[in-house]
Amino acid sequence: MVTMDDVARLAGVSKMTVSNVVNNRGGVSEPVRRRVREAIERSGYRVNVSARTLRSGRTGVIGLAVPEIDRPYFGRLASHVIERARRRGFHVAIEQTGAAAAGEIDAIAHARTLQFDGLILSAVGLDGRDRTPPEGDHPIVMLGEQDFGGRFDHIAMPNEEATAAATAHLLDRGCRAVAHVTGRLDWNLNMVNARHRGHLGALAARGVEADPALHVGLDALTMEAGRAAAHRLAAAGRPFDGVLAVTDTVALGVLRGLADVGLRVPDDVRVAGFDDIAEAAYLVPALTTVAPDHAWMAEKAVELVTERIADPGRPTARYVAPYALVIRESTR
Amino acid sequence: MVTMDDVARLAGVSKMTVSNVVNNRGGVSEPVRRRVREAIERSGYRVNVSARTLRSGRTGVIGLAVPEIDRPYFGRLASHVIERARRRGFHVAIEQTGAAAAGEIDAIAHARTLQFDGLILSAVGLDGRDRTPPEGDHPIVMLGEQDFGGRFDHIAMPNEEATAAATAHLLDRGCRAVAHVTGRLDWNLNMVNARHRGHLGALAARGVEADPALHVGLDALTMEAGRAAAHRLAAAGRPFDGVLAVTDTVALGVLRGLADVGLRVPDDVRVAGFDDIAEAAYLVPALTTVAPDHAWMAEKAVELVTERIADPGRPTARYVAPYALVIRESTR
DNA sequence: TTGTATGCGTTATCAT
DNA sequence: ATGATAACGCATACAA
Repeated sequence: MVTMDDVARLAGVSKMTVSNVVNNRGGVSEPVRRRVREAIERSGYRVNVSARTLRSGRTGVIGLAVPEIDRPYFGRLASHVIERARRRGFHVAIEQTGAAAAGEIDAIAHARTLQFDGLILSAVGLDGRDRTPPEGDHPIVMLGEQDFGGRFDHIAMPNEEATAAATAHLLDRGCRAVAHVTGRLDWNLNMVNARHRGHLGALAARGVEADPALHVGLDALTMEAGRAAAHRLAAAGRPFDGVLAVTDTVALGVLRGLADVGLRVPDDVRVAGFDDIAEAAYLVPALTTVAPDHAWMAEKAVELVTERIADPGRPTARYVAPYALVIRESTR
Repeated sequence: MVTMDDVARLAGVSKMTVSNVVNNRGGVSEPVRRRVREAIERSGYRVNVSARTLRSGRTGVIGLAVPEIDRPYFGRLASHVIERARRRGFHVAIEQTGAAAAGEIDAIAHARTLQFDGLILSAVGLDGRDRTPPEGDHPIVMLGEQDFGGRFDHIAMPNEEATAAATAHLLDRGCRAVAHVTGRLDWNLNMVNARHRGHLGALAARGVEADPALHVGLDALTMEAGRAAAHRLAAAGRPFDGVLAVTDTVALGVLRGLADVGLRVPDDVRVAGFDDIAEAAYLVPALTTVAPDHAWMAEKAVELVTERIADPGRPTARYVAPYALVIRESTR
């Protein structure tokens, strides 16, 4: 392995000068700088990141912990985070938490062990109440769903407001009986509860009574569960003419399930989702959905985490992501 | 920061004994071991990975370079690789290459700079001909598409064979004019070429003449391009009753595009794809597709890279992933 | 079984 | 502007 010492010898300078050149620091004359650059080139020298980290205490790595990287929503988010972090000179290491509090606690521990400079945690298991994150001084930015009562920097989703907008839109389109296909409320998952509140609020605002029979609490927020929910709704016999799905992934399953039982969208039933995954625009019918600004969220998360790395004592900040309701065929 | 020295002082032993306990080495009496464990617990000590790495020369990190993490196919692959690597005690750092040779060369350089113990590279830009990977002794496993003539460990896709099977299936279903919606052949992208060969081969085997007008070379393998291709095919006036799409993502766009122009699937046109992305089974109509065994590929890739890390001199290996043709509604 | 000395490659500090 | 020296925290080799 080629070290700074080798380069220094080759260039006829001290290794400190090599270090200064490598890190683009001042105090090196132009001819010497050029000589060192040449020596680096010739020798094929590369900095040893471990040694640098050991000395400086910084790894230049930000952790990104998501439930599962192969869900479209998180893949998109990760892609943006990687890109934004790169612009600021940080590398991103991805952790999968498996959508469980235990996995999220692991991710936090991991972030310390592997000396990530900071961690962006898309938490769905931990919260500010019964399952709280472990104490620690590591820079953590919470992303998305849960609420932590100001203990962390937090980029929140406009869950309640945006869901209300989606439900209001369904009512505008003439729906009278809107089913809500979502997670089970007893999960105490903030995202599920907040979106449900938004749904109920929109109904109440129009004087529509919520029918408990049209509330479907899924065991998992998957395509398969969405499909089964549609089957169940159809089998129950209670008439419905709209479905609000808690995520696009669930909505995709619902669309499929409605097709299974011969219900046409939007003619018989209108459907809306949440997330605006890339596929939403290409489904048949194309899916109406809430589109949070993913790029904005990623940018803000990286900004917050880098700021906290630079100044750990900063007061925590909280932002709510902007969103748009994208109206497509499924609610025409 | 708590170091081994602190723990040693707390437990009343030397730091070497602490090191032995931390690394589960023998030669430590049970009482001492317990005392050290307690001291670690109380002090909140964590090993400093950089220091360990600096000594041992191993980071315990495998790089995974993919074109874009937010494509369903690569998200799924990454998820598997992360899981398999974890089982072997490795951490995975994800790089995005942007589907370009330059990005792939960067990823290789990055892997050296960041001292990944090995790299799994899902190459689409580099190949064994005009754009070759830079020389270097770093353990690299090539995954997927390109062909490198035995210079690297390689997990290949059954591109030609599986595509031939898909085309044969379309013919079996009664298709007489099967369009191939794929990338441009002048990309010289092995994946595109191999799949096209497979398609032509299957036609030839049945004595069907290939109609050049039914070959659509896209500028990008995206949903939007697939949609546009369907529009173009319909507008061209040349009758067709089958579409073989080079990937499921393109197929998704084709399905959408056919719907746009009022063609029904499978009644008017049958459609098949390649990859078996998670959404394929839930589309309306559900998509017939080639399903390579992703878990197997991930497992094999991690196995190969860890073996090469352990024994850099090993001869290179090449495997072809198993696959299945999953028949769904789009070709019923 | 336990302890001591040394070096991994880099950067901060201080000196020249 | 450049160089010498001392850490950073850990693990190897060897001594006790």
